Amino acid sequence: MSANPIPRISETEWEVMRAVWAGHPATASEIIERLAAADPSWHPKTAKTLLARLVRKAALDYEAQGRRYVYEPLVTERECVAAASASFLERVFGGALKPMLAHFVESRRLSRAELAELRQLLERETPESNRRKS
Amino acid sequence: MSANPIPRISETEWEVMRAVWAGHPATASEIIERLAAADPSWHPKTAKTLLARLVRKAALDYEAQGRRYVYEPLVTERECVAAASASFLERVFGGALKPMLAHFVESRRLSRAELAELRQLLERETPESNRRKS
DNA sequence: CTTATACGCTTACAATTGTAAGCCATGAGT
DNA sequence: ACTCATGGCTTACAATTGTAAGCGTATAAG
Repeated sequence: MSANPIPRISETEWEVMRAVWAGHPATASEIIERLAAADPSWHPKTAKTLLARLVRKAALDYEAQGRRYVYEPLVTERECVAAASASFLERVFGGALKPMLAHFVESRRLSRAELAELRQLLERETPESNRRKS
Repeated sequence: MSANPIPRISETEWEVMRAVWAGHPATASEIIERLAAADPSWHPKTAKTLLARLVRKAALDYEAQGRRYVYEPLVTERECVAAASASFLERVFGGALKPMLAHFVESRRLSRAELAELRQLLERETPESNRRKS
């Protein structure tokens, strides 16, 4: 599955993919329910069209069970997150990680617990950084 | 300028905007040079079309000096970065800041200096966090 | 003066994207 | 059996997007 090239996924298609990743295999109606739960303006026809397009893009696959399709991702959320993140970083911050992180940290008031966890994360990174030097 | 709604800026348009923000006012040929310096596959015609579209979108404005147009952004980089960042966070991480930050920190080996600066940034955030509690 | 270059506008085209109806077949309920 | 609901495919349309040529005009260079 990791050998698949990551297809380009549009913003609305992301919503559909996230609904599938939230639990799969999943039928169209299950996916539509999840989408509608998050945003009631979703129309089932639209969702089905996007599902079909994502299949054509090789982001999803399905197995027909009777006349019901059961969808399954062909690309992991992790892979797509990585691709989208890299693209976003390059496009909006010219690839500069530090200003991007600073932007997010400053733009939102993080709770003390969140800050503590991030600090922990940064601490965890330091030994690796050292290891690379040796 | 902050009263302007932030137009939707496509990925390629972002490149053009970044070239303008890099120094403005700027003529089309200056912008084209900057774009080509970053990526030689840019075609001047394409750049000019995108400039015209960004003008129509109210992201840019221009002043004609002779037959040369001198472009100026109508929206700040900061505003557009904020809008794109919020949209990205919502789309790819469902609005969850912590996993997003974790993703970026883990996906790239930050230097010790970078880590230290981020830690500093987090320290800087703590007093505000406390202030909110009182 | 002639030719080449530069300038922006108009035009064009294909692909992508978001939206959703129409159609036919199947399944469920009465 | 009939009717209605459900399922996915096909079709449709408009807007957006990336790409760039064509055109007329002005300016610069030889």
